[in-house]
Amino acid sequence: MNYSVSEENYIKSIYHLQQQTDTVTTNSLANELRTKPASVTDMLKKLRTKRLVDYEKYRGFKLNAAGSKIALGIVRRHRLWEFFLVNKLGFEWDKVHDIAEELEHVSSAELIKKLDSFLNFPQTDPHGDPIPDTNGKMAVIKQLSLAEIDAKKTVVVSSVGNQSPEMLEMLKHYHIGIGTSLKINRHFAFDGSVEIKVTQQSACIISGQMAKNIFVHHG
Amino acid sequence: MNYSVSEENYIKSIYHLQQQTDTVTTNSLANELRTKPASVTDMLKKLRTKRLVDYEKYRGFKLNAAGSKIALGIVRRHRLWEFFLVNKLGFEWDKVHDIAEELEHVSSAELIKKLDSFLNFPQTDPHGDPIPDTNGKMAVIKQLSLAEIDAKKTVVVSSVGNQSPEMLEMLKHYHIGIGTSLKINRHFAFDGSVEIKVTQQSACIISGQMAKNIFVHHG
DNA sequence: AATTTTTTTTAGATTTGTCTAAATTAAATT
DNA sequence: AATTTAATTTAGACAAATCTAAAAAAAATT
Ligand SMILES: [Mn+2]
Ligand SMILES: [Mn+2]
Ligand SMILES: [Mn+2]
Ligand SMILES: [Mn+2]
Repeated sequence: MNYSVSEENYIKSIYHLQQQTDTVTTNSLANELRTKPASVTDMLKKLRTKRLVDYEKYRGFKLNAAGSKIALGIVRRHRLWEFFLVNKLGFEWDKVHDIAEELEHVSSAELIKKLDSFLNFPQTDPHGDPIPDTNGKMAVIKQLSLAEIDAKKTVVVSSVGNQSPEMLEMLKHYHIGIGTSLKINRHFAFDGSVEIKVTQQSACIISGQMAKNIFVHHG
Repeated sequence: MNYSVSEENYIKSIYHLQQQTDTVTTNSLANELRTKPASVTDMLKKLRTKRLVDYEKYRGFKLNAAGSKIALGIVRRHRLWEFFLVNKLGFEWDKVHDIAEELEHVSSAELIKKLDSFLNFPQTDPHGDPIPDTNGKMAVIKQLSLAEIDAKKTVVVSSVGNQSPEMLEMLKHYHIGIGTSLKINRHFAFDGSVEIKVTQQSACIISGQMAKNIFVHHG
């Protein structure tokens, strides 16, 4: 079956919201998609008719197995295009989301197959998020944020939680990207700020909010 | 201003039909877009309101300067994507049209600029058609078909007129592509068939219809 | 010039996706 | 437990893009 751009955007947003809370609410989805709750209710009835979501009125909703499979296909296309935009076209990683938001809806399976091969089968996108394979299988990467790791440890940035342009702009300002190696000097109890030392840069302090959104693995 | 996918498809089709006949008819556009004449009339009123076409009812229509500029932008995107699909992703040249038909509507100017640069500023697409530049300027290539060229001459294929999958499939069968060098043995008066000899292949005969759609320059 | 055929437009309906305002249900507070 | 507040759904409207069938205009034929 083939889905409209609008349906695909809803499906993908439900998928992302489910990562945080198992069942999704009408308001949160409306907020995510910058639309109105009434529109969400309308679309959910349609997605239910197409057997992609479990939904009972007033009870919230979630993707079923079929819906999740569709969602992972869209996520796969989105992340492959993001990789292409950064690693082939030379975009900065904070400029690619909106373009990938359009490209992900181009519906040729052959295109994605050949793109994947052209890109040499990348495992993660420019934000460190894993790329699902053709069958919708995706590596689950254990995520530890800078806020949770003990002082004095040296770690490597593997992904970022908040991917708003504002956050990505800030990371760029600090010269922090995926693969950046840094040492945690200390945590401040007052507001959760963290002092870090990036290799070949002087130590600096990032806010608790930033620390919670920078995920790392041991380097 | 920003145009819908549907508006863009209409604009581009009007542009292409204008290459053959200066003013375009409702039926021909409906046929080109595989839609109904009534739908064409509706859309034309909209395009007129947006000041992209000259149109008076029952009088046919054509793009004005503003409309032509939009059209050339779409043609540019289409042909750049076709080049990408063939030369980077490894698609066959008869498989790329429908995919480019979708990709051409992705609306980031920065994307097309970087794609152009990534592809090394190609001048023609995989079918030999010229790619308009950023300002909508396009090289006019003098087109002579195999049907019009004298026997015994050796020529190089530069583009193809009819780009239906059927035609492209046939060219592939004859091992003829853009850049193929061939010698014209003789023209048959009865039905316009042409005997040709492609380098390193035995001589063969192509129909008059094919001959008229294979454009060449002197090699 | 009158008639027939073809082309084009209009009228009215349909589908998709959206909205506002009102009604309903659920959750939180007193 | 009653009341207030918040979340969700329904009702009804609207814009975009399409369609069918009927009407109107233009072109071709007799
Ligand atoms: Mn999208
Ligand atoms: Mn990403
Ligand atoms: Mn198109
Ligand atoms: Mn082409």
